[in-house]
Amino acid sequence: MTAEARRSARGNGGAAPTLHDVAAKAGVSLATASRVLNGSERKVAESFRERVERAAEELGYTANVSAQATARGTSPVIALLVADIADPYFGLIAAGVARGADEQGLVVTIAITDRDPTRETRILRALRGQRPRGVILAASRDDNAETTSDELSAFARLGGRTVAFGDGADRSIRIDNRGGAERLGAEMAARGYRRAIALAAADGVRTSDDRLAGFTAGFTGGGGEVVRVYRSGFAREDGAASMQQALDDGVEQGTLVFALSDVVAIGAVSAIHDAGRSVGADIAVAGFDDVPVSRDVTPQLTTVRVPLSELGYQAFRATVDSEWEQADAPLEVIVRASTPDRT
Amino acid sequence: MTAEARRSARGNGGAAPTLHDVAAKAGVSLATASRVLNGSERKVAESFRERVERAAEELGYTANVSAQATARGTSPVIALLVADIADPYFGLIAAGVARGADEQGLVVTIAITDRDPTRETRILRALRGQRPRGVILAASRDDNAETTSDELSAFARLGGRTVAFGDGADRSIRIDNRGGAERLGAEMAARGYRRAIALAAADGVRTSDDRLAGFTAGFTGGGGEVVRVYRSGFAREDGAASMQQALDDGVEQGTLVFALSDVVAIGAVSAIHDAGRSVGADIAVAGFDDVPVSRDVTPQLTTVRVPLSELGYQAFRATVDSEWEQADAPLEVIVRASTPDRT
DNA sequence: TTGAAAGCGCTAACAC
DNA sequence: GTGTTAGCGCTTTCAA
Repeated sequence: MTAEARRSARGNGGAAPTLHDVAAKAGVSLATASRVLNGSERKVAESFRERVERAAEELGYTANVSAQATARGTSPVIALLVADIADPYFGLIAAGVARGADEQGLVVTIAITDRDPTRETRILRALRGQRPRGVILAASRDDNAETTSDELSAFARLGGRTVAFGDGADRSIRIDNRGGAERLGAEMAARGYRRAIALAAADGVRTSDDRLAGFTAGFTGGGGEVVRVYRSGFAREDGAASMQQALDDGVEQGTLVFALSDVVAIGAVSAIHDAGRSVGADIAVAGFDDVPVSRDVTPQLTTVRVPLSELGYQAFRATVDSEWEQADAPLEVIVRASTPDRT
Repeated sequence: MTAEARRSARGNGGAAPTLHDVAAKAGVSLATASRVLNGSERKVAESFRERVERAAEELGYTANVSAQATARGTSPVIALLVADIADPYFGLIAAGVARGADEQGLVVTIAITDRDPTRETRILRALRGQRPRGVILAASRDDNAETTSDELSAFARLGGRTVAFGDGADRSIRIDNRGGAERLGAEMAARGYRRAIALAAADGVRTSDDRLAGFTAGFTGGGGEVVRVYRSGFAREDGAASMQQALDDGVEQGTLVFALSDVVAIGAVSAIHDAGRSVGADIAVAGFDDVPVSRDVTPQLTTVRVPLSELGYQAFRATVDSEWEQADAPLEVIVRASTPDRT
C-alpha cells in the first residue's frame, strides 16, 4: 500500500503531512517545496515560495528529521554522555552543551553511564546508530578505557567529531586539575594548615589522581603534609563514607580535609556534623569545582572554581567548529569560611 | 553516483557499513540480513543467522537509526523538555526519565526552555520533526499555554504520547502540591509558628499557586497567618532577591518563611545570612521538593519530599505503556532544623 | 524460510 | 527557476 493510499484510507487522520502533501497543495514539485522549506536559500520565485509556505502552514507541516537525515547522510544531533545527570557537575556541563546546541539548531541527546565503563561502551555503540554530528564524553572523568576509545575511533571514521573531558577523543577539553589543586594546596599551607587528609577516588582515575597530586605538591611545598588518603568515588555518599572512616580513625583539630570535588566535600561536611564535630576551626574542608551548592552550605566551602557550564559550551563548539582551540579556562582558588585562617 | 560507487571510490574508508554490505559479505539477501539484525525474532535458519551475525561483527555494523525510523515510520526517541537542566529539580526528573528510557533501549533528547513559553512552543515544534514516541513536558511548571497545547495535540495526532508535569497533555503526572503544602502549613502552625512570609512565583503559575494556597490553608487553619507574599520566580536568585526585599521591609524574629521550592528557599537562606540574621530561631525557613541540597545547608531545611526521580521514571512509563495509571506518590512533610519548635 | 522489490519521506544531481 | 528522478539505508509485503 502506498503512502497515498494509506493516507486516503484513513482520511488523512493521524498521519503527519509530508512534503509531498505540501507540494501537491501548493501545486508545485517536490523539489521546489523542498527548496523552499528545508533547502538552501534563494532560488525559488517569490510567488512559488509564498504558495509553498502557505500550504505548509495550513497543513501544519514539519519536516521529518529522520528522513532528512537518511537523505542527507547526516543528522543534526549531538550526543552527550554523562555519568549522572542529577550531579551538578554534569548538570552544569549539560547546560552549556544545550545552550550551544540550541544556538545551532541542533538536538542534544543525553545518555547516562552511571560511571560504569561497560555501560559507557555499550551506550557509545548504540549512539553510533544515530550517526550524530558529534559526541561529547563527560562521563568517566577517567582515562577512557580501551573499548571506549575503540568506539570513539569508530565514530571518527564515520566523520563524527568526538570531544572528551579528558583524553582519547579527537579534541579534548582540558581542565587544569593539577595546577588548580596545587594552588589550592599552596594557599592552604600559606594560611597555616599543616596536616591534611585527602578524600580521593580510586587510584588510576585521572581526575582524582591529578587533583590529589596537585594538592599534595602545593601543600607539601608550603610546609604541610598529607597524612592520609581515603579512596572511594565521586558521589556525595562516597564523601560521607570516607569521612566517616577518617573520623573513626581519628581526626585532629585543625586538620584540613581536601575532597576531590565539592559534591564529595559536602558528603564529608555532613559526616563531620553527624559525628558532632564542626567544620571550620575544628576540621577545615576544601573541595573542587565550585558548583553552586558550595556557596550554600554553612560554612561556605573553599574550593577551586571550574567554569563548568562554559566548558560545556566549549565542548559543544569543539564538536561543530572546524577550527578550534580550547579557550583559556583558568581555575581560580576561592577561599571561603570552611577553611579559616590559622595564622 | 551510487552508494556502491562512492564506497569503492574511497576504498570504503570513512563510510559506515550498511546492511547491504553485511548482506553481501554474508551472501544473503538484504531482507534476511535485516531480519537477523534488526527485525523481529525467530524466522531465520541458524546457519544464515550465524553468517550474518559474523559479517556484521567483522564489519562493525550498526544500524542507522534514522533510516530505520524513516522506514518504520517511528523513531526510538523520547523528548524531554525541562526549564533548566542545571536545576536539581529537573536534574532529578531527567535522571528518572533516562533510567526508564535506558531500560527500553530508547534515546532521550533534552531541550531547555529557560522558562520561556515562546521558546517552549518553538522547541516543541522543532521536536515534532523528530517524530518522537513521546514527549515529556517538565518545563513550565505552569499551566501549559495555549500555543503549547496546540503543539501537544499536534503530537498526539501523529501518534506520539504526550505527558506533562501538569495539565494539557495526554497524561499527567500530578504532584499533590496543594495537599503537601497544606500539611506543611498545619505542621508549622502546630509547632508554634504564627506569622509567615511566603516567597512565591507570579500569580497564575499553577505550581506556585497550589503550594501557596495549600500552605496558607494549612497554616491559617492551625491559627497562623500569612502576612506577606513576595513574588518572583523559581531560581535561587529569585529567592535571594525576594528575601532581601522582605528583610528590607522588616522581618520579625520568629517569623517563618515559606518558599515555593527548596532552591528558592536556599536563596532565601543566603539572603538571611547576608543580612546578618540567622536561620532557625530567628527566621525559620521551609521549602518544598526535598532536593538533595536541602539536607546540606545548615540548618537543614524543613521541606516536603517530592519523589522527583521516581516521578521522572513514571513520566517515562506513561509515554510508553499503553495502560497506565499514575502510581501513588505521597508527599511527606520533613521537618528539619530550619524550623525549630516554638512551643 | 528466503529474496525481490516497493516503499518510507526527503535531498540533490541533472535536464529542461 | 523548476521539475524529474535516482538515490539515502532500512523495512516489509508478497511470491517463490
